[in-house]
Amino acid sequence: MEGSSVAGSQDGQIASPRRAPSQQRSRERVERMLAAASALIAEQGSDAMRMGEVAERAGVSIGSLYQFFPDKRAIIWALAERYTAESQACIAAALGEVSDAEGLRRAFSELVDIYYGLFLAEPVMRDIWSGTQADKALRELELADSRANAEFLTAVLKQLRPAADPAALETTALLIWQMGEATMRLAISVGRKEGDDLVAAYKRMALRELVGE
Amino acid sequence: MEGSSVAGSQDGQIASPRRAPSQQRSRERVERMLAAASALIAEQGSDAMRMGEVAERAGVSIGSLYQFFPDKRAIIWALAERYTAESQACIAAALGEVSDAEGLRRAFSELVDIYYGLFLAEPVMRDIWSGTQADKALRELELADSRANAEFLTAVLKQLRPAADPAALETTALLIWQMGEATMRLAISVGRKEGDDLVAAYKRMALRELVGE
DNA sequence: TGCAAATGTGAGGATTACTCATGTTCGAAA
DNA sequence: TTTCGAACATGAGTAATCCTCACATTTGCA
Repeated sequence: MEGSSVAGSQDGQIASPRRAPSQQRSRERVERMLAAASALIAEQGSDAMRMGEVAERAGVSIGSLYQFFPDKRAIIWALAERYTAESQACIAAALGEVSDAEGLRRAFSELVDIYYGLFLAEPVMRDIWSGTQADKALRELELADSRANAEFLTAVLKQLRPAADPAALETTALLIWQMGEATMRLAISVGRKEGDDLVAAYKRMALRELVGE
Repeated sequence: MEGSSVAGSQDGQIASPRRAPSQQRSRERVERMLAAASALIAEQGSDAMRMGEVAERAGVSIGSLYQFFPDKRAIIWALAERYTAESQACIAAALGEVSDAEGLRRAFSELVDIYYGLFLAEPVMRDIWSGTQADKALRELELADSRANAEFLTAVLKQLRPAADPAALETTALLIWQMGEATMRLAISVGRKEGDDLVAAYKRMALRELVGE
């Protein structure tokens, strides 16, 4: 953890750290910069976070900010790294000692709850992983589309299972749809070969849920 | 489809259309603007797409561009709308006449393939729904994290199912993990109540896959 | 033909990420 | 203690880019 939080990105690539704080003084200042950025993200989202405002709130000059973080993404990523480390530890703890199916069931169930709790409790984490970063308005429209698309599925499910709770069917349909989109996004970023496998696996899982075993 | 593609967003809200093209001349120009934007997004991604370049390539002035699209997001969204309409139609066609479980199985399976094909074939669609828009470098780091997190799950699965194909287990673990993150992102945007239901439904589905029925 | 509305223009305003020339402080070697 | 290079700090200025607006032109129509 020694000044390793200055990794940044540039032009689609990860840039080397501009400078690692080696003196006590600068370490404290970098801490203040991160705290300021964190607060601003929590208040307004990372998109609306202005570098000048971060510097001002941290009580440093804009130049100092760029001395340690090569660009805006770097400071956001440095924050993300902290949460990542935190959640990695939590995953390792939950799944580390599983040895049978029942243990997995318990551990996984607990893990999801904890993770969900983290998402709900940490506005910064929420923002970084899913917030304004990707355009709030567009996200809402995407959600509306997903709902519209899922409705076709809902209709079919309601027809096939008239006895089931309609609200539950809607939830299932939306979830399956959203998972499908997530799978395809993932499939694209991992490349064709592995992507095809992922889509096939998704199809299996979704069908199991939709039409039973 | 009559000049309905000028909806845009501003400051987190959907803005009313600036102006709908009513004359033949302007309809053609708007068409050219959209084509130029589409080409640029396909070449460089929507992030790198510059409004000035769109105008230049469409052979219109920057002012004309802003006459019909209130801001940059509006033109991106107008393009997204086209693909949305296209895929909606395709969903309706696939799921419209399903009446039994076997029909659903076939229709859903086919639908996933078509949708996946659309994603693969349309660079613009790919970009808009998952491309540079959300920061390529960050996405790759997220993917690396997801893989790292999924590894814990993979390890457990390999232990519980020593006979299974390791590569398939890795795929399953990555998929389940990614779906979990997608579910939580979704859960956050739909609000607490429905979000809880979605997470619970995800847990059920994931566990079914992980530890069987 | 005349005129109001629709359309078209592009220089320039406004914002904001980021740079750089210059000054200051620190740590340690002499 | 002095000295000196490296680390640290500064903030006015640069560059890039979204978007506006005052004004010119074209179109449809009474």
